[in-house]
Amino acid sequence: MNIPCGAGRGRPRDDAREQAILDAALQLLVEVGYERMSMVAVANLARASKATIYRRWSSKDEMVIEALRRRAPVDNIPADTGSLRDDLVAQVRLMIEAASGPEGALLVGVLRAASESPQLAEVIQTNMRQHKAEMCCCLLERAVKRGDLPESADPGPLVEVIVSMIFMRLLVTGEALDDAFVHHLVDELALPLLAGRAGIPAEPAS
Amino acid sequence: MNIPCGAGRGRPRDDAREQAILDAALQLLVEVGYERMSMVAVANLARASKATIYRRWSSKDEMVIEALRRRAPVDNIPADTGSLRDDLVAQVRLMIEAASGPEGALLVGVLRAASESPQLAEVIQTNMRQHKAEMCCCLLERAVKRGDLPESADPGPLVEVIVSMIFMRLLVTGEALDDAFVHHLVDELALPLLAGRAGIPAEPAS
Amino acid sequence: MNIPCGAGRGRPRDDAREQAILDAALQLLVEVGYERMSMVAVANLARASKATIYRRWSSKDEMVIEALRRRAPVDNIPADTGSLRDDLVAQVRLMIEAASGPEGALLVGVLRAASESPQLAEVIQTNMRQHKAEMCCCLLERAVKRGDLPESADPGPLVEVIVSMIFMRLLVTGEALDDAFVHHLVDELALPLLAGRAGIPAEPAS
Amino acid sequence: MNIPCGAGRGRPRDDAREQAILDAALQLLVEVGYERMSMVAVANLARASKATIYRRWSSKDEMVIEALRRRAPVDNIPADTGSLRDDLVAQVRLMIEAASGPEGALLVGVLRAASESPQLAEVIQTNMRQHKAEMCCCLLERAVKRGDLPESADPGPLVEVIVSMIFMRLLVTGEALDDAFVHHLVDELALPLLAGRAGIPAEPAS
DNA sequence: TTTTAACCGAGACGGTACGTCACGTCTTGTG
DNA sequence: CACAAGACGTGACGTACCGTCTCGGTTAAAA
Repeated sequence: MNIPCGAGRGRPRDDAREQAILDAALQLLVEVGYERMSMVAVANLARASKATIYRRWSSKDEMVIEALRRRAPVDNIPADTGSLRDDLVAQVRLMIEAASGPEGALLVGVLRAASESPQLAEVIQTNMRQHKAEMCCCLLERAVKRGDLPESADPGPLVEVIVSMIFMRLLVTGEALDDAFVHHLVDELALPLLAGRAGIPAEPAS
Repeated sequence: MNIPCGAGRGRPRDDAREQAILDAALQLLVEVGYERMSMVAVANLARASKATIYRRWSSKDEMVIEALRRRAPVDNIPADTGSLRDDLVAQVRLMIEAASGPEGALLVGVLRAASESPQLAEVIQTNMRQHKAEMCCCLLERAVKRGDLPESADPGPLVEVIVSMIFMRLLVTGEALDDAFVHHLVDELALPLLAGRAGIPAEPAS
Repeated sequence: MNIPCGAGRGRPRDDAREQAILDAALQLLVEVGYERMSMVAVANLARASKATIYRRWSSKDEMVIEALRRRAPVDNIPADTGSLRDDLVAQVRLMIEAASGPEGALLVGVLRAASESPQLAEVIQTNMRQHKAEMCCCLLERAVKRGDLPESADPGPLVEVIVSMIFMRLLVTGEALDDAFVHHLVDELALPLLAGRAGIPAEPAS
Repeated sequence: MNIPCGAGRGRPRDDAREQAILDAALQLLVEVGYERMSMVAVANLARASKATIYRRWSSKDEMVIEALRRRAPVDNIPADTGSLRDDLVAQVRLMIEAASGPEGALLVGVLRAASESPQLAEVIQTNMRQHKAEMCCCLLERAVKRGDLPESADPGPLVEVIVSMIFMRLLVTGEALDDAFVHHLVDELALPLLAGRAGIPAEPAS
């Protein structure tokens, strides 16, 4: 983690270096993965030196975590399709898209770094909170307005399940995140779950 | 991966060495984790030599994968508690227990090795199939007999969700796998899912 | 060294294997040098197996020594040129030729093996004795007959010096064994030496 | 061979490390010989690391060559005994002594490393030049002053022969470098050679 | 003829050294 | 002080070789 120096004596740290380093780290992380990314490579790409890196973060893992945390949150723009199911499909596709680009390659490569520090977890959970908010504010709200769901509908468990399923495939089994998966997820898990929680039968897609 | 020699000429490979090596690997994997486990350490513990290891597997990763695959499947003995919910709670606890012991430490430590080969995925999926079978043959069947579920009940999505949620916490967020989680999983996800899929309202725990 | 089996029971050793192995060893010795010649390579080239080699010689060094010893002695056919100096030049050229072909490459490559066992020394000395005999029986004898040398002329020191000088260049300094060297050797060392030992002035080449 | 970095940027190489490594190498070379000296052993003895060694020399051989070249030249202090023969005996004894101590063990052990690079040759020749100078400036000069030799006396061939004979025994035949050898060398080779080259009869020791 | 012991090719095995590479620290010179 | 450059100690990796051993199969002398 960032180690701020106490007094303002001497030459101040150059924030531009910091950003250049994290950018380089992120780029290499995506390109070659966590293991094959070396600190020297990061330093060279950032036109920095290892000392400048280790002055800020105490290890490769810390730096990677920070790089992940800094990355700009993806704008998920859910569209109103008129039906809850299609809204869900669209949303799940957005999430998969976000996770399949550099983001995913990155996570797959870096996950190891998280197993020993709770900080990557925090990053993921922040992300989940964002999705939860989107589900809540948009999709479910619309469905409630349409009368498809009772007012008690809770996006929490839904997001949990969707995110977990995506991570499962992405990180562990490596199965494809294709349309079949999206429909499976929405029709056989998400909608039944909402239905079961609402106390009403689900209406699978025709 | 194991490279079986074609002809039977020459001194045959000693299966005992193979097993000793994999045992040693598994033990060290659990004790110190993937990163800190060195090939020399494995060789010494197995009273073997590096050459003997590399004759069988072309890299540390390959060996670890094989070690995981060989590990005896855990006997999950689900008990009949008389109620579907309690059966599920018991089953989830068993799965968590299995994943939290050496098994979990091991998976967390080794997951990195899987990100590039589909072989760990296979291991996980085999495990999932086993749980699916248990769910099918025992828990859901009993519930059907009791009349709590229609005959169409499918354990597939249920297992998927449960396993995904456990892996999510274990590998990504690192959250505790405690009783609260078990109840959350069963009451807010598993039962509603079953209910929704069955077309009947769920019965939350009293 | 060769380890003969005691009793005559059982299948007797195949001498052809022995020869094939030594031939292969010699060939590889010349081609790639002592260090880069591996026992497996020798075995493969001889269509033999390592066991068959180690049944006969206890180490790589022993085998190499034997290979050197077995090699057919080179036929040095000194010609009568009518003058002692030209006879010497011819003889030195023959010796250099013998030492510069495979023979030399071989010695350079294998010399290390000799530093720990006195057996290569023996090989070399046998060779020296042969040259000494040639010098004695032919060159010097002719010179004595012509009256160029007194009867007391002794080929011993002469051969010693010539061989030492050749080895020096071959093994240590690596300098070229060209005509300049031959003339230097004969005119500035061999003839003066003979002259000094005979108590008469040398006659350098015109 | 040493690879000097171009610019003066970055932390400069520590010459002390270089010296410590070469010292360690030399010590082990003498103690256990070339083959049994491992790079890790050198590194440990020098309290250095393999990386530090390989940053300077690209292989074990290169390092050994450099170690030999750096070794301080032995001070050969020839004494004036009043007679050319005794001066020669003393000088030859000094050379043998120098070659029989650590120096010799070292050369025997390392000669292999030289067979492929001309650098050890250079070391040897430098040494020979030194001996030549000593012979010239001291021994022969004294003899000329005494009138034992004509002014034309040339130490070149003399040194060549003496050094070659010593190397021959040391490296190839392994024969003892004892007094008998010294007298043989001086009385039967060196003095006759000088006599023959001077055009006067030699005076063997009484 | 049958036994029997040594032979033979192939190649697995334990050991050990090699040369490479990455990490995280330390040491220069320059702003 | 920060910074770029890069040397340094540590320690793992994967490769290669040596000399031993263990297979199945063959071969000739002994019983």
